Amino acid sequence: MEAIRREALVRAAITEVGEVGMVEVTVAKIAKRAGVSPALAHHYFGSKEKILFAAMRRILDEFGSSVKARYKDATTPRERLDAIIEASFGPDQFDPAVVAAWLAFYVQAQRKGDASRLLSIYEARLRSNLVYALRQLVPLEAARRIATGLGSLIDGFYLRAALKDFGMSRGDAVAMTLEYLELTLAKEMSS
Amino acid sequence: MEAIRREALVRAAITEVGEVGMVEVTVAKIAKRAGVSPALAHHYFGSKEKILFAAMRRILDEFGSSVKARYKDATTPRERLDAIIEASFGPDQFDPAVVAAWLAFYVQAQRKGDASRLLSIYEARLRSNLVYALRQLVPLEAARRIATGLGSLIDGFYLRAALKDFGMSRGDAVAMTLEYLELTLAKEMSS
DNA sequence: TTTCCTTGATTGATCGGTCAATCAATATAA
DNA sequence: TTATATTGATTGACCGATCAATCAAGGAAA
Repeated sequence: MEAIRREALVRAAITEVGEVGMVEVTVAKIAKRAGVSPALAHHYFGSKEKILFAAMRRILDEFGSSVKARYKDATTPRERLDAIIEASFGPDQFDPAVVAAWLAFYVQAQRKGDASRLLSIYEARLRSNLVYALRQLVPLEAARRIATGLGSLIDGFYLRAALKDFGMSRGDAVAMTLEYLELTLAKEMSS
Repeated sequence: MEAIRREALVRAAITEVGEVGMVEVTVAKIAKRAGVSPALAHHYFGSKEKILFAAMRRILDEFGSSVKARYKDATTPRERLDAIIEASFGPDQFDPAVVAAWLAFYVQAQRKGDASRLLSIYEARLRSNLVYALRQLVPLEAARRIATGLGSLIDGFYLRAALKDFGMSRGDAVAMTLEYLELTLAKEMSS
């Protein structure tokens, strides 16, 4: 029962943050969406902060799993890069509510110690994967630069997805990111 | 006197939002930073929401002015593109507190009617400038695509700047954005 | 005096968090 | 089987704190 309630509360927290934002999210709203009383939310998580932290970790974990799943079939460096990019814009990650929540947590992570640390770990892992794959195609220096560009571009697309002010599909985002990868790779490999 | 107080309060709001974030910013904190009482803040702005809205407009206005100033000397399409990119990463815009506040407002603008509208106007204007300049170099279709990519890349750099988790300077950001511009332009012009 | 500024004090509302009490289900003992 | 005990799940009521917003009164300048 505890597992069910925790799951429901975490899911509700993600949806609620995505819908009303970090500023106006309350324990009462989360609990109501999860179909329980606010007191129960405190009973299982101890504090509002911990509920939100669990929600953030859930989002990062699911993204991590998504990357890992696609990584399985990848053998060449290029396939690994494609896997990461496609995972970044996977249907699960690109769900509006998830993107909105992700961005809210991202911003929140500027200050809070735990959230900041958690985010850093995942970011470092992602960047490490990118650099590792790129490293086999171009010099380390270039690999790092391209990884930064790729990461920023992906974040930028996410930001615009969160703002909803774009007529862009997941496919477009993937295509443009891949184009960036190809162009920068070609430039580095020809020089 | 009113002008002085409004200016001080708007400045204080930007700094405060950049420092403690949108969640924990209070009228009392803003007023204290501006050196006045909370009541005076309400006296001049009417509500907390309006103070924050004025702060957001200030940031957008200053960015707009920055672009406009650099636009003066630009004659060729390429110069216009450079002007926009350089303005985006101008010292004023890249100040950590300003970036943090900008991001906070950006996220906030997902929901609030007024803020959302204000942001849309500025974004449309910026995009229009980009497309207009690009249009003279490549077909409209390509111009729109490149504008989207450029905008997203710039936003992505901003996001990372706000998160501080980057060892990147303004110069690097400008260089990488210009590189993206050149690569995509070259691709479109050669096809 | 009159007109703005400016503030301290206050209010009403909201929210996070706590706690005692209830309920449901299961285990235990007679 | 039946009665009792135990445990975990769940909640409504409540508290303390915070905050936006209001208001009446003080103070300076013209």
